[in-house]
Amino acid sequence: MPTQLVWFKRDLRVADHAPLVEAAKRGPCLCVYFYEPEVFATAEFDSSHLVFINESLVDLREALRERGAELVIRTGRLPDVFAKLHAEHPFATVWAHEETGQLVTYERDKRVARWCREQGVNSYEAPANGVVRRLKSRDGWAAGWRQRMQTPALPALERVVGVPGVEAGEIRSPEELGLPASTKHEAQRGGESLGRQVLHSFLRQRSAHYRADMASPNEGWDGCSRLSPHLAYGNLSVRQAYQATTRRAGEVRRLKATGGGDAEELTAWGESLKSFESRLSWHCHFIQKLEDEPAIEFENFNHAYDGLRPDVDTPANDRTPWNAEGFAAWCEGRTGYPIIDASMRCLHATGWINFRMRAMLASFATYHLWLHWREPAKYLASQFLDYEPGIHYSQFQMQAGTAGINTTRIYSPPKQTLDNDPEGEFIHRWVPELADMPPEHLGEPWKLPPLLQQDMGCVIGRDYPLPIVDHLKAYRAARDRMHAFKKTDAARAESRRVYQKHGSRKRPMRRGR
DNA sequence: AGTGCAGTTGACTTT
DNA sequence: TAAAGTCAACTGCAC
Repeated sequence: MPTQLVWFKRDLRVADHAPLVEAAKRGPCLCVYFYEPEVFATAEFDSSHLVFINESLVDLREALRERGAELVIRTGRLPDVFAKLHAEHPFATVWAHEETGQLVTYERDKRVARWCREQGVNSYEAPANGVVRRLKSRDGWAAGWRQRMQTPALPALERVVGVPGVEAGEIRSPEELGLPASTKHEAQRGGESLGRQVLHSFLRQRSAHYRADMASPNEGWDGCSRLSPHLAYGNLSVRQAYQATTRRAGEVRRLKATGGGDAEELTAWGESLKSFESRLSWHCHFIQKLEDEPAIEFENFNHAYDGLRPDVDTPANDRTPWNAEGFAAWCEGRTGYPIIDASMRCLHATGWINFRMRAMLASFATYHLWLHWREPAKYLASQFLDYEPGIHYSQFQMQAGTAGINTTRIYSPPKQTLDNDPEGEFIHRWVPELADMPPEHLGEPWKLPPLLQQDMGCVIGRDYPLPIVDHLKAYRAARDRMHAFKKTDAARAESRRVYQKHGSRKRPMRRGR
């Protein structure tokens, strides 16, 4: 039987892996992962991502070896490395998952497809999640998603026949690949086995108060699923997560029906699981936007918003210049707003922060600092261990208001402090300068008389920065600009088009007049 | 004891 | 997945 190539990308697992299953039916499998320098060279990439990938590769290699095959690792540009491998070990078909990624991987996939055509090598791509390739219309998308999620996940094969005499290739650290060492010393660790453990602990225990806990950077640490990096690198499929969630929801329902626990508690638990399930759907919903419109990596969804804000080397249409100092302060976590700086510094160390704080960071960069979303988005992509291109760019643009189909959401850092870190635990941990300041002052510490600041061990402007913008002034300016702009005919017309193409159909579409 | 008033709360609207 | 602004009702207190 002819050799089959299984190309592992962001699907680093053996369970629910259609390409592996299909390939294994047809012949010995050459299972390969490629380190791609052109991906490492993107602004979105960070060495912490590679560390997570490597941990996943260790696990994947072991899983494949247990089954009788090797995980082959190569480094280089595609399809060159493909060609070299093919020369040594000719393969008949390339089996992979569809990937909805940045332009760099989209172009690479097209080069590989062309190479396959030219070489007479077959290629086959399976859907990776609920995203539909070559989608014609958003109508009926949710039903299609559900159907795909309810198709039974594929169990891991017991045996995979490998190809003898292939040099395995080493798992290489960032340093060995000529990259800086990762500085995220408290990052989540990767791997299919760990991903399954995280899923299990979430569904069994941690999800009990998911809905109530997720907004807080404190409770969210354990109360959120923490599956995001595992989903981003495919240690788990969305389908596996979905099916485990609905199974667990069934158990919780039965437990409640049979009086097997506190009824109120079990009701809340059921609602939390439902809420998580809908987030799994949103996961694919947002990736679908990048799949349908790859340009949103670089350009506004809604082109009427072009030039509204200054970009790194292009002033805004109204000549507002790029705020380089503001951008640097935001990146480095020294804006003078403790909740903003704590969130950014938490990201620096761990690569994770809950959704609400992410939205707040994006809001601060694009509204308070009035920056085009592109540079902030690239920076946060590098800081998110769970960076998922489709979710990232869709969400960032939604938050920046450049899709023009959602209400403008400008977060107030002081209010978020009060609402989500009332005891100041989070800020005290990540902004140690303020460790001795009582929580009630952490929203706006500069308002405290200097003598009291001194008593509390932190003089604002000396030990911790003064706020780089005035919240209320910046809020009003941004709000008014957005609002005035939203009213223009060009913005409205474009919004209709964007909604038509990308809007969720949860609520019936508004009739255009 | 009722009145006036500053300050608070909450629903609703606007941006 | 927002928050400010507005307005009216309410509260507590002084006189």
